[in-house]
Amino acid sequence: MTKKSIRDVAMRAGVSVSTVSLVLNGKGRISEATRKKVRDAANTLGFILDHSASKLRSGQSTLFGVIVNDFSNPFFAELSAALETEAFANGYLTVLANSNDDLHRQGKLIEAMVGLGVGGFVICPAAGSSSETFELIRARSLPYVICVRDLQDENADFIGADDYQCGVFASKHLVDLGHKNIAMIGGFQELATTRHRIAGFREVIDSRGLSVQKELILPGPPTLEFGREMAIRLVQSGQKFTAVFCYNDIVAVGVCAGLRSSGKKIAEDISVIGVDNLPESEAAFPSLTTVEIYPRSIGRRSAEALIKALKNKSNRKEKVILPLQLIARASTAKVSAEE
Amino acid sequence: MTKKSIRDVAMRAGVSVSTVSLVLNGKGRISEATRKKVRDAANTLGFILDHSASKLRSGQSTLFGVIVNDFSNPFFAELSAALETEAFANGYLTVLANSNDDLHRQGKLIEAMVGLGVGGFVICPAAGSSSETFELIRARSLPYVICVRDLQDENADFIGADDYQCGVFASKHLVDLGHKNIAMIGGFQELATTRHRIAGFREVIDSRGLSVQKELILPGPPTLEFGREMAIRLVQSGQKFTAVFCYNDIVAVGVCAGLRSSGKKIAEDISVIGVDNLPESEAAFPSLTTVEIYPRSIGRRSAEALIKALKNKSNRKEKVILPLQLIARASTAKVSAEE
DNA sequence: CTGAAAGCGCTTACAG
DNA sequence: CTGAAAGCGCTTACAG
Repeated sequence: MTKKSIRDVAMRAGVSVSTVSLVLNGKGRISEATRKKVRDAANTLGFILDHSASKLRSGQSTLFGVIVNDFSNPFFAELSAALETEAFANGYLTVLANSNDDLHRQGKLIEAMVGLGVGGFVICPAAGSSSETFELIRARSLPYVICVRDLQDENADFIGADDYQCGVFASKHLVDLGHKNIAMIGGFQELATTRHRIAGFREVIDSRGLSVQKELILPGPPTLEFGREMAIRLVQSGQKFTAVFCYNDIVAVGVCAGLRSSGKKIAEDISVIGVDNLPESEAAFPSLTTVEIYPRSIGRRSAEALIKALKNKSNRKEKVILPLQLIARASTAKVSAEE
Repeated sequence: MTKKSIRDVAMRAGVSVSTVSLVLNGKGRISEATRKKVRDAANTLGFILDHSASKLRSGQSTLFGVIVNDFSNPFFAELSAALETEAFANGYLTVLANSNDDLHRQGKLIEAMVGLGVGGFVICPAAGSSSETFELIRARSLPYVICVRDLQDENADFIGADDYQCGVFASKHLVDLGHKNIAMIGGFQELATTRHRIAGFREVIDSRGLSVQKELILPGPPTLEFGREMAIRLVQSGQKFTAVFCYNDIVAVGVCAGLRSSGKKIAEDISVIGVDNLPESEAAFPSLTTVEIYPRSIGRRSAEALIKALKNKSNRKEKVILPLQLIARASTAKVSAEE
């Protein structure tokens, strides 16, 4: 059971190595009898094709390079898991790494993955990335798919959620409940994701003849802690607000904790809405209103796009904006009459 | 900026390819002047070493194969992220895949990763795995580290949490609060993790002169839904219980939801304890008592163990059982007087 | 329908 | 201290 080469298979099957290679790759016109001999020999020997050698000679790779911001974040964890599943189902393995939203680290990762010989990339660009960030990938003529955060890079496919719509859904829901003073908490301002959500939010507010209050827009890290701190600060500031649109469910959990510790009741006093629809969000108390953005779809579609690019070599780039869904639950309610 | 080979570097630096290779790998005794010439040439050309070629010739790989049950599970997401970070900090890239607790899939993944040329493995074995499951890895003389779920495999390092202690901590906490009728919900029975926790639980119960009630031990999938269902069923059954020791925080969230929907108050009526200490658990309402098992430490230590095995070629296998910590919060309370 | 031969980009004894 | 040459395990024109 030590390592076997294509030569060992050839000897056992009584054919040449070329024939073995051809059979293994389903190429050439080999008689069914020979094919069977080769496959049997390969099986009994426990032969496993050496990808390094194959890649070296053919240039073909069955490896995906995937870089996300941080896959311990549930959203990216789901996305990456779905991506990996789809990739493996199609014969690709996935090298997965975190950029930690660090441009330099992202650059090192790309370089290392290129050296490794990945066939292409799926990348959720680190904050601050631009099209030039991916020069090396283009120089090597490798296909790449950008996901989640749109960079308007014409050289890549893009798969992401409709963040503008996300802002629209969340704010419409709140405005329909009578809220006029709505805070937004979390999300890095340099990300298209954040900007698009804010744009959707503005659109709704404006269209209802209300006005967006700058002091209530609080961008920042998408963390529980940031949500908690901002919620506490907002209450202390005495500014009037009756609802909070959070960057994601984790931020929302923090906001709820902060509000509670400040003596506010969720829904009754302040409505809270998140984004992501984490499994826990439905079972939380009170259950969290949120926007489902289907990270698994984004992951799966990204894998599909890369597979397509790897096979077709067509340079038609596609841009997929996936729909999302508002999930209304108990953390949002009609604005209280007292105001 | 197209692909450059070691030959291009050699020509530009005016030396032979052997010298370039030696410099790049920090081997041989090359004069500082030559080293500089080579490094400069490599930099200006944007040279990236071809890992496939290097691996083919030397047999050395800078790739980790990592297989976990499901890295969209927050525990494994944290573990894998820490593993990847530690690996990359040491010059290794990580191929990460989910076994979905499916033995067959795990086997295919191992085969694919061996073919890819990983230098070694970190595996959290799919339910049902045994030492034989990893024959192929041993046949290729690749080092592997087993994490989280102990298989008593002497050919591998093991890094995991002290699950027995976990059972002890949780049950001691509950017993100290006066609970006598304690349910356990979630966790596959075939996993060492589950069995060890139950063993710790039994130990404490027995040592206090109480007795473990079989009907209250409900193993099963570690999911929110399972927690919810079992909680509801338990209340409906009319069996007496005042506390629930959940397999993890996700199950605990489900249990809390189930209890609430059955008219029970958390802590006041029924105490609930989880395991994992997810970020959300502290901010949940009520905040969740749990056992912190430091998944990041497990991930980091697993990477370290594999790096060591890759470098030293020593066959001294180590077994690391990491300590954990009880985090007492609001979801557990003294048993109510009424009983 | 099948085989012999070249070569992908490296590393590594071996000379010198 | 540095170079020429062999070879890792494949794939791919090219013959036949």
